[in-house]
This record gives sequence, structure tokens and C-alpha cells, in this order.
Amino acid sequence: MDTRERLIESTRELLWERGYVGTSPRAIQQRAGVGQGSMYHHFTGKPDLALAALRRSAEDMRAKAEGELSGPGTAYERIEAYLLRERAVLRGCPVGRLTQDPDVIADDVLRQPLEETFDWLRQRLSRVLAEGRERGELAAELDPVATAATIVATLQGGYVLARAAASAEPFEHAIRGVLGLLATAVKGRRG
Amino acid sequence: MDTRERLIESTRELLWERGYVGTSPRAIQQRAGVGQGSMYHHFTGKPDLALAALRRSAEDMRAKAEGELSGPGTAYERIEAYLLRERAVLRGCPVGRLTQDPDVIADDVLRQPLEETFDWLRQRLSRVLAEGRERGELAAELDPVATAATIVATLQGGYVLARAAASAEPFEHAIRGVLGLLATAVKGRRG
DNA sequence: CATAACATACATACTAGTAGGTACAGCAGA
DNA sequence: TCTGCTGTACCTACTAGTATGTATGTTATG
Repeated sequence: MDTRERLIESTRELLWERGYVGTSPRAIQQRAGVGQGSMYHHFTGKPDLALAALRRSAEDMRAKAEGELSGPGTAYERIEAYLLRERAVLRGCPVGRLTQDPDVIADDVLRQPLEETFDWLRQRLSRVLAEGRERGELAAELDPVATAATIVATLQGGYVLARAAASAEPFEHAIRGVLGLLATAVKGRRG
Repeated sequence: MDTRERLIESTRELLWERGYVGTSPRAIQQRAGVGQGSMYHHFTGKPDLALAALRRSAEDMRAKAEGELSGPGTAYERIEAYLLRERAVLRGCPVGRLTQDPDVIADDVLRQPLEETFDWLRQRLSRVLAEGRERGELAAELDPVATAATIVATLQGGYVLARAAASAEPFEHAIRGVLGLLATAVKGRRG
């Protein structure tokens, strides 16, 4: 792996472990095994490095979600597959994590990839739900846009609860709960 | 307001604005208009101050939730009142915010109030849901424990999305979505 | 009542170490 | 030899805290 690549991967790890304000250029250099000069050669500074790392994390997240959501099965099954894979990993969301960092949110260049990623995910889920409704799998009353936002929020909030509890239990309950609620909107299961 | 009180309130503000690692003792002193010696007289250090601030925020959050959840009305109405008040404030959760801070999560003394607060909230919502089910307001299939976790997660996740978008829109969608899903489990509304 | 003894409250100066960089010199390959 | 890359030195500001001082009470004792 070349120097630039090592810097990006080390930054990804540190942003995940320590957040943006908690990650120093020095720490990145040490983890990557790269001198200060090299780092400032490849990147203009800490925000530039963070942007590269963040874009890669967002890309990863998007590709994985697309894998499950574009797969076969009913709308419910695809969303279930997506949520259960996230539950299986239970590592937390490297993108969502950064939303709590004031320096990231204050910088529009850094915030934009965050916003785009969540917008994409909500729209993608919304399309899956709308398709399911058109096919008659889901109740007509179900609001695809609002429900998609709820699913993404449940996932992100589940990670918040898991960190507070230092345990996976609240996260698993939250996923089970949203799938249970969604199941009540599945036609054929009702009544 | 005396010195100790000003220190706690300034710490609360800064923890909310900048997080734990982003909040320095110096910044706290300056905002409180208090000298360094005074700060270290009243508190042993940064973690001690953060603990006092965090406990107060948790207490606030709990008291407000209890106000809505112990009020009159059906289970659905009380939960709706709670969620809509949070939506009206749309300030974010000062407790949930700290879960993304590694130094807070790593310190059991600081993490404990976070865990207790969310555990309490999940249990409180769970009891409201169980009562609603017993009274025949809600479908028998509804899982109170899982659904309570979903509601708390939706709220916390909604704040995550709102920060990423620098807008209240995703948060409002998420709240509307979870209330819509919950409404499908309200008896009399089905079919 | 006067005053010594002591605790409380607040302030200033100082510390080692880190944050986030700039400036520049050397070196290896095309 | 020029360009890309890397290493070393240096810089200013800040972090979290200690050490040491002083001003103001608050009892205890004669």
C-alpha cells in the first residue's frame, strides 16, 4: 500500500475511533508510519485528509446498502436483509459518527458528503417502499418518504443507544421493533 | 448565580456545542467568568465538571419526558405528545450527543448516567405501550420493549440526520414515519 | 469583645506536552 | 537535472493541570 493510501486508511480508523477533533495529524502520521512532510505533501491539511477518508467511508456504506436493497425479494425482505446485515456488523456508522463533531458540521465541504449519503439512503429506501406499495405488498396508507427516514433514523439512533449502553442489546431491540412495525403494514399479515 | 452554578451551566453549554474532547477547562472558565483556581477549587477536574453537567442534563430530559408520558390520553396520544414536543424544540439531545465521544464512553463513571437515562426512557415508553395494549388500544402483536427501543432510536437518529442535513426536514420525516407506523398498530384504525 | 486559628473562595504564574502547521534540505528515479 | 517525495527542524497557540498566593469569612479561646 502506498503512502497516500496508508494515510487515508489511518485517518478512517482514527476518525472512527476518536472523532474529528480527537484526531491529530501527528496521530495519523504515526499510525500510517509516515513522516510529517509526506503527509503535508499529499494533503493540504487535516480537513483535506478527513474529506478523503469520509468520501471513502460514504462510498463503502452506499455500496453495501445498494447490494441488499437492489437484491431479489419483496420490499420488506430487502429492508430486513439490510437491517440484519447492519445488526450483524454492529460496528456503528462511520458516517453518522461524524455528525456529532462541531468542526465537521461547521465546515460545509466536510458536511456535504454526510448530507448526500443520508439523502441517498433515504431516497433509496423510499423507492424500495414505494415499489412495494405499487406491487401491493405494502399498505396504501404507508408513507414511503417518512418511513424511509424512520428506518435510517432507527439505525443511527440504535448505534447511539448501543454506545451509551456499551452493549448491542438496545440496538437489536430497535431493529426488531422497526421491523415489527413495518410488518404490520405488510398486506396479508394484517387482521 | 454563584460560581459553582455558573461553572456547571457553562459546561453544559460547551458540552452541547463542542462535545467533551472539544471542551477545554479554559473555555469553561472564560464562559463562566471564573478563574482557574476557582474551577479547581469547586471541581477536581474536567471529568468531575462534565459529570455534574451531564447529570443535570439527564435530569432535565427525564423530567420533561415524564411530564408527557404520565399525562392523560391513550398510549398513542402520550407518545405523540412526547415526540412532537421534541420536534418542536429540535435542539438535539444533550445526552445522546455525548455518546459519540470516546473519552466519555471509555470512562465508566461518565458513561453510566448516559446508560441509565436511555434505559429509563426505554422502560418508561415500554410501560406506556404495555398499558395501551392491556387496555385494548394497541394490537396484541406489538412488542412493547422492542417498539420502545425503536421510538428512542428514531428520536436520537433523527437528531443525527438533522445535523448532517443542517435542516429539520429529515428529523420531521422520521418522527412522522414512526408515528405513522405506530398508528397501524392502533386498534380501530386497521383494515 | 478581641483575636488567633482555620477553612473557604478566588486569582496568578508556571509546567510538560500536544495541535496544527511552515520552511527547507536531501534524495531517488525519469 | 528537474520533479516528486520524504525527513528534520522549527513555530505559535492551546491543553490540562499544579503550585502558590491572597482576601474573606467562621469559629474557638482569652
